[in-house]
Amino acid sequence: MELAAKYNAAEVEDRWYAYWLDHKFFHSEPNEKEPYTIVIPPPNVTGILHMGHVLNNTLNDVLIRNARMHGKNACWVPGTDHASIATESKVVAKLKAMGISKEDIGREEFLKHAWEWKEEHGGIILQQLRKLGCSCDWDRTRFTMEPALSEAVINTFVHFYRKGWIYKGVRMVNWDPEALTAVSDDEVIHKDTQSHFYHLRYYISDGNGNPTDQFLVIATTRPETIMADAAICVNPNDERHHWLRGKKVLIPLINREIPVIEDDYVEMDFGTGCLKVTPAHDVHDYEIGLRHNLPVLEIIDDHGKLNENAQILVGEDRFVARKKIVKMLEEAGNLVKVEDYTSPVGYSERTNAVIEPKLSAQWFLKMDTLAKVALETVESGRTKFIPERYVNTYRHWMENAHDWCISRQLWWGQRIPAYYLPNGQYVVEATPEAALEAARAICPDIKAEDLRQDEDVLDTWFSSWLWPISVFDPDMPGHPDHKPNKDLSYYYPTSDLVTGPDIIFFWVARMIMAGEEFMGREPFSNVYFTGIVRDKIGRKMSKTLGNSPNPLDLIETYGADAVRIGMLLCSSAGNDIFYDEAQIKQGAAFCNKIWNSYRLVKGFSVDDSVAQTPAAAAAIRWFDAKLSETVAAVEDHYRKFRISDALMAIYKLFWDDYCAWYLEAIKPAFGQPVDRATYDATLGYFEALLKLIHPVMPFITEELWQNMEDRKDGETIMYAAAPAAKPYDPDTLVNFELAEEAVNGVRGIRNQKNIAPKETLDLKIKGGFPADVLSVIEKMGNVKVETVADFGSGQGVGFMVRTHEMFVALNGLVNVAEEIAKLEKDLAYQQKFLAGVRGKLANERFVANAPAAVIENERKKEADSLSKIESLESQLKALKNS
RNA sequence: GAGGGCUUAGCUCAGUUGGUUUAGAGCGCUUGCUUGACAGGCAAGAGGUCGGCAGUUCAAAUCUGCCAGUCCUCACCA
Repeated sequence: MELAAKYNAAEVEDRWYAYWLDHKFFHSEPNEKEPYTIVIPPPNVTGILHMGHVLNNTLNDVLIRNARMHGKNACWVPGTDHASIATESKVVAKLKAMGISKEDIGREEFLKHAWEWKEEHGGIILQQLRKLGCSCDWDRTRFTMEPALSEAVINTFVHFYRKGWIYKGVRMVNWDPEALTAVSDDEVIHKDTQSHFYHLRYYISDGNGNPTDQFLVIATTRPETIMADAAICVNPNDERHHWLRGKKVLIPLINREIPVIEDDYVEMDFGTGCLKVTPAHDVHDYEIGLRHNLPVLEIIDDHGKLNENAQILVGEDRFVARKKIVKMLEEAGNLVKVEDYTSPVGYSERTNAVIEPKLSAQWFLKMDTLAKVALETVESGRTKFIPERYVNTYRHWMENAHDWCISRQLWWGQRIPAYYLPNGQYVVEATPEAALEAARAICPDIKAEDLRQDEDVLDTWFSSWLWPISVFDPDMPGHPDHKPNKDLSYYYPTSDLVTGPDIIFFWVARMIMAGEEFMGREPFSNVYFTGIVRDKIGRKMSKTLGNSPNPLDLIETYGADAVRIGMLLCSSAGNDIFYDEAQIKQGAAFCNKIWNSYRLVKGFSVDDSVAQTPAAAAAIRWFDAKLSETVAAVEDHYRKFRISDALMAIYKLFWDDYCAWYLEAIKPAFGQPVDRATYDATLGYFEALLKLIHPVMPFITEELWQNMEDRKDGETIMYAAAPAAKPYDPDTLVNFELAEEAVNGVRGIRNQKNIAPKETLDLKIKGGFPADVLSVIEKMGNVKVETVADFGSGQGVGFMVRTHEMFVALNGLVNVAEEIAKLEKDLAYQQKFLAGVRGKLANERFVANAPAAVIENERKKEADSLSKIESLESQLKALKNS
């Protein structure tokens, strides 16, 4: 087959992906081999591929393909997450555009729309992953809301409820009075907002609900909430306010009596040091209320209007009420002063409405035991974090874990299996049938229609924390007494998890908890945290900035291999990635390099009667060792998850060592054939290199590997054994490096003196240089080498390769004054260096304390330096005499 | 405000428990090459007092303290 001068990725990639799929190469079933398992961090079902996914999934694929080639039974389980908030808001937006609100159509109808949306847009991202070359076991694709996994979630809820770890509690949520829903903390944007600080006078009560002459002053930004006050709070250490102990005060305008309490929460030097405590409408006040057993009185309704409890201004919007009440307070003589004040106020990300803290009943899962166990998993090293520093973050969170609020006021998700009886009692059961039975134990004549299921659904993470278990055996999480099925016993615990540090608590920590709870052991051995993909100048990729490229466009332009390598080139673990298209271009250039080196090798004509040249023999000896050295290094990098280092080692082995040195050294003269032994070795190395590169660049390597020989249908590089490191003689490497340095020296001189590479030069080398690489120097440097005892008196330029002296004869081309100046500069440097080394050696304390090896090294430096100085001096002498 | 991370060449980063580091790589940059695989290429070269100050040590990019800059997580102050 004729090979084009340029590699055409687009033409190649779809073909091989289809081939891999046809032969089910990605599919894994339990067998006698060692498993290597990864579960995908499930992307949102309606999401589309962005650069973060590209990075994450490329890393996953590299690990999976590498494991596969190392003889493991590799299984990468793909799937998607139902992402309740994100998906529901998309569906709500779609319906809104059609003039429909979800309340109008009701839960059942809404869910129909949501499933339609999921069928239409769901899984696009999984298709996109195929373009990237991901070798996921598509037969195992899962969705967190598919029936079996939903059942697992419900069973899990029942499991923890029976254990007494799930309870119903009241919590302050972020209420959006426009959208009429609670929103998560992440969806609240705090903005500094201009407002006022109102100083209000509260009179001390005489004990009968009548004001005395005494008063205190509080400062508030929300005067419209005074009717919900439950106490006035001061700091116990604040002597200014000790006289208030045991007193009661009267709320202005409505004259309700409330106590004065003391709590450390109050800052003495902020405001007046007196805080009005409004448990129903402020998070901190709610907590103070809990500590002091204060009553909770709500005066603001779901729409942000004052209700009956307020007694005054009933029905007014909270902001209108604020204006009006200020006036009323002023008229009543309770307003002391008004200050301008800027404070952070929470706004809803979606409606931009000011968030109203609101109490509501939520379901919680106790974290104490789960967190303790999960912390131990990581501290003991059964699960390792890469980079390790994330253990600190993890520990800090686990030691301060709050109970997990698992209910969400949404419809898209697993509905909480709590069923309320008409009398307000409730039962928790996996199915409505079981619930009815349980309810009858309480109320014998109750009917199914009397039971009302909880309206809320479960937090999405309450399903994704089961992912490493439920994808293999959905029955397992709800029934921890059951024996794991064949898949789960084989694939669990999974090997590595690749994810972003932003979900270390949401997801990673909770998977560890669930793993320990249901399987009694960690869900994965290693967690590799990637960084965040940013643009060239460090901004996060975002739709609004428009700085995020579409990965599919990049794949189309440069090829998936180029995109993969481009992302890996700049990604060390845990560091943010500064994405630059130039790196992908570099990846494309690498593809082209591989392609063209193959064209060269394939273009050789082979002649069995031709003898191998000494240079080719030397190059083969060297490359054999070099390959082993690099394979060992690459394996070490992989073991330590230094993926970009592994890639760079391979990149340099291919480009610098194989192409720039090896191929040039064995390349026959123009028009000449190559001998059989050299040709076979060269193709063998090429194949080894393809295998080494394959995990990173699956497509081009398959294309060339298939082209190398007439492969049978069903053969693939995917399952070829990775090259193994063999023992080698380090001297082989050192000797070739000496030759390289000698050639570099000659090339440097050519450059300086403007001598064409074609012009053959004479190179004199003083004795002791390894003889087996001289032929390489001759070929690569285009020189005639002569080993001599003395350079004699000819004109030329000398240089040193480590401790070996070399001399290029150059008649008539040497500028004596220039050479002398250069040599003198070198000499001065060497003398200074020598003085440094000798200073160290003359230091008694150094000689007394340093290890012998270090001292030995300093002596070697001294000797090397001395020999260089000697050489420089003799060259100078020769030049000056010429 | 609390905690954590980072700071090494123009850019992005290595530097593996202080001594073969006389600090490296890739990209970029400069110079020279229509060298018959590749100009998406070849060759050579310049470029860093390892953020600052102080300390520990015979020895510090590496350990300690303080300072500066930067980023992240959490909390956001009535």
